[in-house]
Amino acid sequence: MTLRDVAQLAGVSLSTASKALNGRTDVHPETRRRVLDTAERLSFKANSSARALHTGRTGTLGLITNDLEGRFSIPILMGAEDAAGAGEMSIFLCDAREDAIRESYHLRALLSRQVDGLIIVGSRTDPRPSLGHELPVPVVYAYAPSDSPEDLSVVPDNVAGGRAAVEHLVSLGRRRIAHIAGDRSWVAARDRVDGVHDYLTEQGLELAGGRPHYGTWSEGWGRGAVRAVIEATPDVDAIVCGSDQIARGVLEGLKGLGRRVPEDVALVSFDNWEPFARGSVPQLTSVDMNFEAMGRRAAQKLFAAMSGKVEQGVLTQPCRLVVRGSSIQGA
Amino acid sequence: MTLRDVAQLAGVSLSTASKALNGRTDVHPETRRRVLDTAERLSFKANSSARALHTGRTGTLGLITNDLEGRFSIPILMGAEDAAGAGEMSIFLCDAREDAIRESYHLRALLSRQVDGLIIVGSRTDPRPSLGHELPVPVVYAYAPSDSPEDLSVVPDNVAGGRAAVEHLVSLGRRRIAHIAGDRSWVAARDRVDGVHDYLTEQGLELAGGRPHYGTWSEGWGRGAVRAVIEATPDVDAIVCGSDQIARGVLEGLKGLGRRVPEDVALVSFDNWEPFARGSVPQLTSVDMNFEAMGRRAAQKLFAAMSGKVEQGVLTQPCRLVVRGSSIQGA
DNA sequence: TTGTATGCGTTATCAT
DNA sequence: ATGATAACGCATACAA
Repeated sequence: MTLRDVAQLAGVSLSTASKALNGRTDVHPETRRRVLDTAERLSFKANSSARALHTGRTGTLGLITNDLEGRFSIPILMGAEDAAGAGEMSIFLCDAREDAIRESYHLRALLSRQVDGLIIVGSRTDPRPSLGHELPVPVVYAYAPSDSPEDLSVVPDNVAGGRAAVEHLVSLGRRRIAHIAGDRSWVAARDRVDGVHDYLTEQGLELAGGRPHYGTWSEGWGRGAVRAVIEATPDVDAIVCGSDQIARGVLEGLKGLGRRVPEDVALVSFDNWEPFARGSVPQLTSVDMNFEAMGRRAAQKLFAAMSGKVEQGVLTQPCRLVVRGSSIQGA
Repeated sequence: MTLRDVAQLAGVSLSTASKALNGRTDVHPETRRRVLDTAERLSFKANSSARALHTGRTGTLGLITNDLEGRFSIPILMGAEDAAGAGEMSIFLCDAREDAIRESYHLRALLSRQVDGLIIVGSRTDPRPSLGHELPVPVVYAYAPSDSPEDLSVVPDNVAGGRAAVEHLVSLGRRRIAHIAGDRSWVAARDRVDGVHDYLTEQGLELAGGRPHYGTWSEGWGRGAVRAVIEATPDVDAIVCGSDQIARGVLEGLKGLGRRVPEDVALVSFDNWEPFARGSVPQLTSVDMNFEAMGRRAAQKLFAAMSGKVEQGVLTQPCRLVVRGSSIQGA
C-alpha cells in the first residue's frame, strides 16, 4: 500500500496525492476529497521511514530509563505521550539498568534511529553524569538532573514537598513533630528534611528530638526507628516519614506501641505509591511527586528545544499533598 | 555523517563501503579494515530510516501495554530487549490504558512505523479481544491471552503455580491449609485455586473449611478474611494467599489474633512483588510469575514468526517459588 | 575485488 | 491546480 497506489486509484499524480494528504494549499478541494477518500478506503498510512528519510525528522523520542520497576518511567512515558498530542510521536523505551555501558549503548542505537529528542530518566534525584553537549538532538533529564548546568533537567521539588507535609501537620494543630527520613546519602532524603526544617523554623518550631532520623528507604527502618522516637520523645504527636514504605513500618510500630493513628500520632509520608499508601489502615497521607506532569513538562521542553528554544538549568516540578486517614480522622 | 563520507575518506566507492560495513564477502580484508577504521573514527552509524526503506525491516518492535504501573510491561520489555540480543532491536512502548480506542490508535501508529512485530501486554490473564489476523506483522500476546485460538499467546502457568505453593506447604508437614484467594471474576484467581485444589486432591487432602475464600486483590480483604478463617477453622496451620498484598493483610490479621508466622501458621502467596514480599516481617514466600522470562519467550516467538515459523495457541510460562521466612523459620 | 547504477516511498521544487 | 522529477541514505544486482 504505497502513495502511488492511492494516487493511481484517485486518478491523480503522486505529488498531488502527497499534497492533498499533507494538507498543503494549491490543491482543489474536490481533488483533495477524492484523494482522502481513497486513502481512507485503502487505510493508507504513509511509510514513516521514507518520510523520515526525506524530512530528517522521524517523529520519535528516545526514553532511556534507569529505574528497574518502571515506577517513574511509565508515568513519565505517559506524560510524554500526552504532551506529544494526537499520537504524532512514538517513544522508544530503553532500560539502561543503572549501567553506564548499557546506557551509552542504547544512546548510540537511538541516535542511529534518528530520534528527534531524548529523555533520560534516573532512579534518584542525585545529579548524574551529563551525556555531553555534542549530541545532534536535544536532551532533557527527568527525575535525576544532569550534573552539567548547560543541560536542562526536570526534578520534583522535594523541598517544597517537605514544607507541604509539615505545614499540613501544623495546620492540624500538631506541634511535636518528628521526622523519620530515608537514606542520608540521597539528595531526595536531605531535600525533604530541608523543607521540613525550613517551615518549622519559620514557625518558630523545631523537630521533636531536635534532629531528623536518617536511615534506609525500608519498612524495616520505619518499624525500628519509631520505637526510638517514642522512647526519646514520648509526647510526639506527628511523624513525617521519608517514604510510604517507611510510613508503613512506622504505622506498624505505632500499633505495637499502643498509639493510635491519627488520634495520638498523625503520619505524613512521601511518594504516594498507591499500593502502599492505600493498602494500610488508616490509609496514608502522602506527598505525590507528580510523575506524569513531570513527563509532560519534560516532553514540552524537549519539543521547545527541538524548535530552537533551548533552555538550561534545573526546573522543579511541584509536588501535591494527598490527604488520607493517617493525618485526618474520617478521611 | 553519511556512508558517502565514510567511503570518500576511506578512498573507496559507496558500494564497497556498504559491503565492508555489512560484513559481506568479496571485499579485500585490507579494504574492509580501512573502511571499518574510518567508520569508527567518524563514529558512523547507518541511518536506519534509509536502511529500512531499502530492506523493508526496521529493526523495531511495538509493545502495547495496558498495565498502568508498568509492573508487567517493564520486565517484559527487558526480557524482549535481551532476546533481541546485542541491541539489534529497539522497542516502541505505548500505553493503551485499558482503552480499546487508544489501543487501536497506537496500533495504527506502530504499523505506519513499519514495526517488524508486536507484543500486546494485558493487565490480567483473562482472554482479551484479538487484534485480528489481517495484520501485516506477527503478533504475540503476553500475560493476557488472545481470545482467538489462531493467535499466539504467552501466559503464566498459574495452575502450576498454585500446585507449587501448596506442594511446598505439604512438604513442610502442613495439612490444615486454607486459601484466601483474589477476585473470583479473574481467571488468575481461579487458576491458582484450581492448582491448589488439584494437588490437595491428589494427596487425599482438602482445603481447611472445604472451599477457597474469594474476595478482592487487596490487603483489606486479607485482613478481614483471615479472621473468618481462624474462627471457622481454628486449627489451620497454613494459608495460601492469592497475592502478596492479600498476604500482607493476612499477616497483619494473624498478628492481631496472636498467631505466629510461620510457627503457628505458614504463608505462601503469589506475584513476588518485592517491595511487598520483602518488606514484611517475616518476609513472604511467594510464587514469582517470571515476567522477564515471559518477555524473552514472547520476543523469541515473535522473531520465529518473523522468519516464517508461525505458531498458534497459548503457551504457559512456568512460575518459580521463592521461599522466605513466612513459610520456613530462619529463612 | 571494486565500482556504477537503480530503486525503496516520500516530500519538495519547479514547470506546466 | 497539477504533474514530472530530483533528492533523502542506503543496499544490491550487475558490469567492469
